[in-house]
Amino acid sequence: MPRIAKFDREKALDNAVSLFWERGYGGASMKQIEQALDMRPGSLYATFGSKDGLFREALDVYAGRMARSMAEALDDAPTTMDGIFRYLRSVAMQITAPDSPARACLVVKTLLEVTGDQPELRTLVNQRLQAVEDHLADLLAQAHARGELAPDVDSRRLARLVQSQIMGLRSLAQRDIDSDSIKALTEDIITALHAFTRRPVSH
Amino acid sequence: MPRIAKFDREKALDNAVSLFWERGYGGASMKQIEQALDMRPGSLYATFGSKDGLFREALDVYAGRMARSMAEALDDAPTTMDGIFRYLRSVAMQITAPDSPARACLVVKTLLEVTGDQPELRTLVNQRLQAVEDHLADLLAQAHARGELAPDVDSRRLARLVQSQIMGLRSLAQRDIDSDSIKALTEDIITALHAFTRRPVSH
DNA sequence: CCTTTATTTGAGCAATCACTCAATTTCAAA
DNA sequence: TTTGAAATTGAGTGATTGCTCAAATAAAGG
Repeated sequence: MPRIAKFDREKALDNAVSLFWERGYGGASMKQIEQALDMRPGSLYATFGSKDGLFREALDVYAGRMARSMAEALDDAPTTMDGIFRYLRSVAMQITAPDSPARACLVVKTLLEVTGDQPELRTLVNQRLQAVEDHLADLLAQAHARGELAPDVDSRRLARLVQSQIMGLRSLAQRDIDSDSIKALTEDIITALHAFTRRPVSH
Repeated sequence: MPRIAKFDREKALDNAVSLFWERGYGGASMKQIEQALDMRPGSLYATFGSKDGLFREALDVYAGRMARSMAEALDDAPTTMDGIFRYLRSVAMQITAPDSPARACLVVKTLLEVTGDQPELRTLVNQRLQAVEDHLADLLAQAHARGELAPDVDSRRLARLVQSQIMGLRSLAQRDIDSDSIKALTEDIITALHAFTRRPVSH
């Protein structure tokens, strides 16, 4: 009996991700959202509740993409550390693609944008970043157990270092800078991280 | 004959830096600016021209502080690389201070906030970051000439790596995270950067 | 004490903000 | 074809945005 929803929820969310990623939460107005999703305010609010609700769902989609991309890099890698380095290179590939809405990470953009008067959004972003840290810490603990890391390495500390590397890489990439420099930077980051991998024994 | 301006321009700008640093450019409304600077709109616009003009001056003040802080760290350091590491530790000290408006860098926050429809602001921020890169490249070229770096190091590439380290450190520090972890991260970054310093000769 | 002139004030501007809701449209079951 | 209910529309809500400007104020010279 009822009328069936005709619009494509997934596609709408993809467009929301692109817009928020490019312009940030506060920088994207409802007018622009209506245009990007090709939806009128009534439908928007019936579907997503509020701008905040839409942003949360968009953040979910974005985080899912990141997680999938990382899982892929780790899947076909000989060692865990190789997988992490492979992921860093895939990040460099993704952000230098010509149609990327932004080079910086949407989660980090949000982290730097939100203040004390949006406590729920702040908490949400912190949870997402904590989850990434936790996942990296697990991976690095595995790597440590397999002897891929120097014996005295703290996997949780190293996880935060790796996260800071990704943040730094993608934030610097937001500068007006050419792709070659970004790729060189990625290699330098990997070189730097080798300070924590097991070095070939000297004798 | 004329009435003398009574308000303190420097103090007003300091307050503007604090507000913009905490809330970002778009996140700080003129109402909040009026309150923070204790000035009425007429005086504000007579003095700074526009919100944009005020922000530019605030960014100048902020960049000046950063440059001074870096110069201090380099002044009383035995070598250039030691000076850079000393600066990283001083950054960690500053951002873990309890009254810092934000831990992330105002320039980076602005870099991630501004989009294509604020081209002048975007250009300004890029110029500031380019100037920092240039300064770092000079310092690292000095360090290279003094034999502090591995022979095959490209000082400009390394400058961008160092800049990305600062961005990453301060962005990660914006997370809900304790000061000890930030200090540990700083030490890990310094350890990682040692991959590019001249290593003690093996034999 | 006046006059002069720069400074400061704050009510209020048009535009935009996120959002609402009564009216309309659309589709599937009857 | 009729009917019922969900989906969609878009004009319009009050609040807030960055900003203006005529009027009030204050300080130094005459």
